[in-house]
Amino acid sequence: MAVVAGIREQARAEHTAEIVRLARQQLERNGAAGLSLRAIARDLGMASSALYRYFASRDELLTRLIIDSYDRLGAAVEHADRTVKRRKDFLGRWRAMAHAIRSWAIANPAEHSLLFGTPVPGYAAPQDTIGPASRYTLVLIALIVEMEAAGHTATDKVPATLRRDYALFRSRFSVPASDQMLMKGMAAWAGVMGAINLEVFGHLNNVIDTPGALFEAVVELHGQQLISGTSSTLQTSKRV
Amino acid sequence: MAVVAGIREQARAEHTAEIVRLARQQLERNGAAGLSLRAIARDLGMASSALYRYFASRDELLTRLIIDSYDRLGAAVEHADRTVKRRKDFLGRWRAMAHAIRSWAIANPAEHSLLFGTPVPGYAAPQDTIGPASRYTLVLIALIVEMEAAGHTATDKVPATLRRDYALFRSRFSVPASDQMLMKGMAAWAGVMGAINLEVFGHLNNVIDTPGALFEAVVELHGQQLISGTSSTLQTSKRV
DNA sequence: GCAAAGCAAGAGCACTGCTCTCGTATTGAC
DNA sequence: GTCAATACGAGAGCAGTGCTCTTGCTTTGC
Repeated sequence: MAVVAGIREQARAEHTAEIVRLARQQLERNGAAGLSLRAIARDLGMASSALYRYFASRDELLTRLIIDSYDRLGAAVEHADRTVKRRKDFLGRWRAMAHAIRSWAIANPAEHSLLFGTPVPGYAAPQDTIGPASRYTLVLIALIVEMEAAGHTATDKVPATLRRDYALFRSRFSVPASDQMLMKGMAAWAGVMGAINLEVFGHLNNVIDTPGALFEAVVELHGQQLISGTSSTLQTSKRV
Repeated sequence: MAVVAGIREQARAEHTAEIVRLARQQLERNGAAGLSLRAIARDLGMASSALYRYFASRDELLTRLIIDSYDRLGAAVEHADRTVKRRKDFLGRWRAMAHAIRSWAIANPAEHSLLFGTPVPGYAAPQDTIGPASRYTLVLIALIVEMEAAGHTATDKVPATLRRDYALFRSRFSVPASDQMLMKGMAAWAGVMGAINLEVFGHLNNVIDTPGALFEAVVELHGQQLISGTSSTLQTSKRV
């Protein structure tokens, strides 16, 4: 990559960025299914065939959007965690990151659906996505690890199959966390994602009208779960 | 509706059923996005335009598939619950219905995605779907109600907003359950759906390889949550 | 300076949902 | 039984999609 970009190189970068920007705009407006290369080309004042110089296929453009979205979500969750000044306030940090996930989903429903909804059929997530995809989960994992380092333990029984999976998980990602904490953490993850999906996908219509009410309860339940069985003095963070 | 169907009436019923059958086949093979009216017409040896005599639009056909799927899921969950002979074995019933939801999802991933994945953009669930959609949840609600009637209580603090929602919920559906039990029940619902979605949508790839392992843990966690704070003697059902 | 490579445009293919028309077959009323 | 009303299937056609190929032009790098 030259320090002084040639005309072509620079134009290419600008065009690519513009395509992604318009694609994201369409995504927000019409959802992933409504993303049309031809419409982007029209907005861009370009022939539709020219787009294929920048993205080999619609799927490749979608992959780019997915990666970007994972990245934004990850940044949002990281930011929320950093916001909590008292790093030992684990309950507060848990609340902060969980709410960050939901807030991002509510603010960007189409992106959320793209990441956590029905996978595009025939579309296998390429290798490039798994890095960004794990970013927001790393924040959760860090919390678990720090909690355990600070003396939080758990005594729950862990099924044999999960123990095998967790052994692999630990070595694969070098995560020094016990089976028990991993289990609680992932259950909390599942609960939060479940509550958000139910809400965003409309399954709470006519059931729970207050936005985020069920989510709130789920966060508190798992927050208590996470800090329970703990070594005394550590619970803090008043209820909101 | 005449007892003896006319030639036309009978043919219409048969054709409609055949269309739905082929549509479901396509749904299973290619997902909701890959459902093509023209392909169905080809399979049927019919002009594509003729299909519009039976379904006014692709969305209407999709709605039919959604309703059918909700109905099948509901039937599966009901059946699983009925399988548990000791009706006071609430933990066993909880496990049975939760596993029924997951098993159905694993066996019918396309249908599951249709129901619980990204809603089709611009597609508002018509009134006809909300009945069937609630069928599987009614089994869970019945469990909660019966548990409470049998003496299970909970003392968890329920946020004010949820209390309002639950008051409405109770009157809307005549469900005699306390805020506390409703909260625990819905948290369990969110956890189970979350774990299933994570698994079916591929978010556990390279994280937890054993199918259903995280789900299992989530079910047990919420099972314990549901029967905890209980009036003594009722816990039963050995761990699987 | 000039060949090589990058790029935009246009035409075209195969596909989609959906509409309209037109002839035919089945109704239900008389 | 006759006959108008209705339901139906087929075909053509519109507007849209992703994607490919060819054809010129412009920028690049030797």
